[in-house]
Amino acid sequence: MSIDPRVASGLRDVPPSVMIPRERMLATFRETFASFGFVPIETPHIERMEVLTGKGAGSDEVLRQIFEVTNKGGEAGKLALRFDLTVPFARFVAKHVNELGTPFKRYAIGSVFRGERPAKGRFREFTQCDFDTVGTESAVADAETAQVIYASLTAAKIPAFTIAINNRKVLNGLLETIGVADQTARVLRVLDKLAKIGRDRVALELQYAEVSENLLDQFAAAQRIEVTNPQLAQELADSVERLGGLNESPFQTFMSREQADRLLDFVTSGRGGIDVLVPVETALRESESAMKGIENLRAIFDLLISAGVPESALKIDLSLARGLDYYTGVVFETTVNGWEQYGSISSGGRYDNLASLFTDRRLPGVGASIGLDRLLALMEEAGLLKGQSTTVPVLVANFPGVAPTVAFGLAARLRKAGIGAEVFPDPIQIGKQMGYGSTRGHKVAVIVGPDEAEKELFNLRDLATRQERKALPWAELERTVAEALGAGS
RNA sequence: GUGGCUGUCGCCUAGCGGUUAAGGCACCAGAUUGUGGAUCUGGAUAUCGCGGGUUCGAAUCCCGUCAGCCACCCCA
Repeated sequence: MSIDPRVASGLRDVPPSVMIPRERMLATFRETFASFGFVPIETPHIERMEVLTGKGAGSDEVLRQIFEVTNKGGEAGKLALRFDLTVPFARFVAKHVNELGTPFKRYAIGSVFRGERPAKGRFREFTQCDFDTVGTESAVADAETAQVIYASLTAAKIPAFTIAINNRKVLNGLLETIGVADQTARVLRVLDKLAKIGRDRVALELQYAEVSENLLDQFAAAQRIEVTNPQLAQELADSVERLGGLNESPFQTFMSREQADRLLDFVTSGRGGIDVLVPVETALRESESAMKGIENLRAIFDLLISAGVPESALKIDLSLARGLDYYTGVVFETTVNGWEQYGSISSGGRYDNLASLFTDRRLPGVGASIGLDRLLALMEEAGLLKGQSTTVPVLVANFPGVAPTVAFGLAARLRKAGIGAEVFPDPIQIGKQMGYGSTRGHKVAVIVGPDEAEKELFNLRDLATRQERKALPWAELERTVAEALGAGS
């Protein structure tokens, strides 16, 4: 009885057709990060539990998603797999900041693990590509973060994408002005869903407490709240029918309809180019926090434009809030145009104090993370990954009746000249060998039959066009092949 | 973690209570013993995700379980 070869939920194997573009993309990111002066570091996949959960005070969500690891005979609950690269980085910085000095810019690429329910583009093990700058509050570092996102995705040949930018301080100022500053965290969480669930729904959730979906539906129907979205209206009606009636409302009011509307008006009008900040600035003139935020956003835009980042790739989005609590300044979120439902492929922001759990030293920072696996899943679905399953452009045929030393020697010469080459291992029918190369994506085949071998000649076959140049001299092998590859690409 | 939908050869799909589970793509062999992706002919591949139940009889109905997807939650 053989063992079932399947993998556990949310985990997957990566075949060469994905792994090859993935490695290429990874190399591109590394190169880009390094070109901005970010240096690589690595931390363990396994951390002590208290590091990840923040002295047992970790959020319920983190505790729910964390993978505990325990060795046989070891004590349970002491170790866990990292669920992001930021917390280990904070620990790293706290431990090494004195040797490293500030500002310190590092990048880290590696697997992280979350016990989430998998869905499209969501996995339980995925690779994050993080880069952060700690020890400075400069808008230069803020802008550079967005610039690196832009440069990385562009270098990786991602089609049109948009980096949405906001500043938490603007939102905080807005909330103060409206008079709901005491509920910042909750409001931001609800606001973050605007793009996904629409204005009607967000208005409801802003007004009323965190109740179950069904109760919220019931309530909306009972209040005959005007619903402009027909799909939402249908959903609400269905829920009430499903529940067979309405119960007494257990809702707690958080803000008035007027407050919610005002908030949403602001946020929805605050989307677009840098110009959307003008009316916002007027309206929030009283708020010192908002003014700081706006100033920061303007500085970032100026810097990005001066660096040649096109305005079309950037947008201000005051509804962008992010779920995580630790961002305190600018926040970024990047989506591929037309693939917004896939969620963010890169996000990040500024935090006042990264390592406060681990050291008394105050370390402000800014950084972002690119979600490699989600990006690749998206590109695969969009048909943007070339069906290539080889890492070399040249296949050297192993001709029946010719000593294998010939093919072996020629391939070695090609490699020495910097041209990747592979020898077919078995002297089988030459047609089969061509098929192997063709389906795997080799560009050309070098073929030496008995006649050619005798005269030290070779044939060069283009596997895509099936054109073959015959009787070329071995002496010019490297040059001929290099030319053929250069012309083909 | 909650609710819902789905699960049939390697891939996509038909069958939706009744004799050998059908087709396409891919794969293998031959037509074609110095040249592949076309065409033709033939072939192999499925205990219908897994386990249990109902029934004379289950891919088909029910329960459980695993996995995927969707909506929450959260997020890359």
